[in-house]
Amino acid sequence: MRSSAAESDRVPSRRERVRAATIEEIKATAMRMLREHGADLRFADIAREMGMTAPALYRYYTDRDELLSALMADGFAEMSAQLTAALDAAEPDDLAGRIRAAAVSYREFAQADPARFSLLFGLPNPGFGSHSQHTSGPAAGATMAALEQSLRGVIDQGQIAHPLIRHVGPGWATEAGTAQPADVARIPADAYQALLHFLAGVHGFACLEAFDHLNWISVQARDELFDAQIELLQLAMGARPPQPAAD
Amino acid sequence: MRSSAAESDRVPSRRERVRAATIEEIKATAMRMLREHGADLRFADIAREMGMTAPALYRYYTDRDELLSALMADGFAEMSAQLTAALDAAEPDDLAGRIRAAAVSYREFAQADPARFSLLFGLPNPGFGSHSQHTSGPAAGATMAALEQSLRGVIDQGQIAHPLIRHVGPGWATEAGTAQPADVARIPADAYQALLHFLAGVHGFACLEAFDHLNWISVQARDELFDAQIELLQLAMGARPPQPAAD
DNA sequence: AGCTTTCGTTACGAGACTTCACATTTGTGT
DNA sequence: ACACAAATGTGAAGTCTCGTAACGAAAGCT
Repeated sequence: MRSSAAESDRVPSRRERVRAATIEEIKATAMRMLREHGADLRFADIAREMGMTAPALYRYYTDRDELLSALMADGFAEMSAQLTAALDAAEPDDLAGRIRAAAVSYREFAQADPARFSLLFGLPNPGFGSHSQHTSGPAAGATMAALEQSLRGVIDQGQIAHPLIRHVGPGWATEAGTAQPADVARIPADAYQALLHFLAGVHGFACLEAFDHLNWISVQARDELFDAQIELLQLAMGARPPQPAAD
Repeated sequence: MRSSAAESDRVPSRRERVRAATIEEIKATAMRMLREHGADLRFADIAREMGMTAPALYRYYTDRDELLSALMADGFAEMSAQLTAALDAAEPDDLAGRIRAAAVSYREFAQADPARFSLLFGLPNPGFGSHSQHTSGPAAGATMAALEQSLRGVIDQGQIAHPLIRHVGPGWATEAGTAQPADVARIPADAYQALLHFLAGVHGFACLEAFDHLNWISVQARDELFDAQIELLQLAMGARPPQPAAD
């Protein structure tokens, strides 16, 4: 039975399992260090925290950058999963509700772990080539893909076809048709545009809040402000009828 | 004549001038290093680049964090100055135009120097207490103050009194009255809210773009998208009449 | 000139990264 | 059960950086 593993490595083969567990522990410890001690992740600290010596870590990651890459990949995966889960829990036909769910989930992800959020969406480190790999691929890609796939239902229904602002120039039409990240299946230009307005609005709020630039606003007021921000984005994406100017 | 300097240190006293020049050179070099080599600013590199030895820098900054603090302070000052200048060049009564000017200036600042932008608005470094000092004060403060002061004219005219979304809860009203950063003079709650929606929208776009998360969109399309983003924010702030749903 | 302050250098110790050789554990085949 | 091989961890070593300290040189002041 067990010998069937020799054929193709389907069965994780005990040794691989413990190795995988170690890798998980390394990543978890590294993330904790990242949260506590900031961006200057010390390889020696991770080892010490795990009751090991520093050189042992090189059996698992040849480079510090490689570890960071792994953390980024995990982060993007988890964020995208979280977004997808939040959207799956919402009504498929309720565009406004789905927008809210996505926005809330995005914000929560950033709030829950600013260090990881920064790792994913912060400044790409020059000389750290892996970032651009991730930004072009998993980063905005995974996020956009999660958003797009989760909103696909309403997109296909044409609910999102009329964003509030449609005065985009000629470059956008061709752009929307051609240069979308690979993960994002082709969607109508208007919906594509609306998605990006949404992303900008949510991302901006999430960044400001997670990086402590709104700390002078009370939690309650911040929540209310975010609610208003969501309504604004719902409006921008055409999920609500433009309300009459309440005067 | 010159002895009058002894009274109060009005005259910069040659020695102070050359010291100030050195400090400027240090900061300029540090920023260059920050741009080229990423966030891990090496003290030795700065010195070497300036034809000095590392310990000499400790005559000017007792700590690496102190140097970073100085860079942050400068960055905020320059950003706020840039915003103010852009807004001074716009028509005082043209709210939409002023919003556009502010947005464009904000975006340009981020684009022109992502490293500095990240320094100002990135993740606050734990164990680097100066950040919170700056974020509570100069950071969002300076930016908000520049925005607010520059928009004050139109605010006072009541042009900004009716943002698109006004469904904020009870916490906001009290918040807006009390907890504004010290730099921001008291403004109507609605205008305050509109300002923050604006900030979130522009900041989000600027972050995404500056940190390379929109690199899969062509420059032209990005410009057009940003134009649309501006229009959206103008709408959100009540600078345009809600256009009829163009169907 | 002579003194004081400032500036910069060399010398130094602590700590981190990374490589290397060596020991130890672990799983496997006989 | 024994032995072999691979994987894993350790200690030592070299290079790097930070930050301190002691020392020398230059500039300005009286």
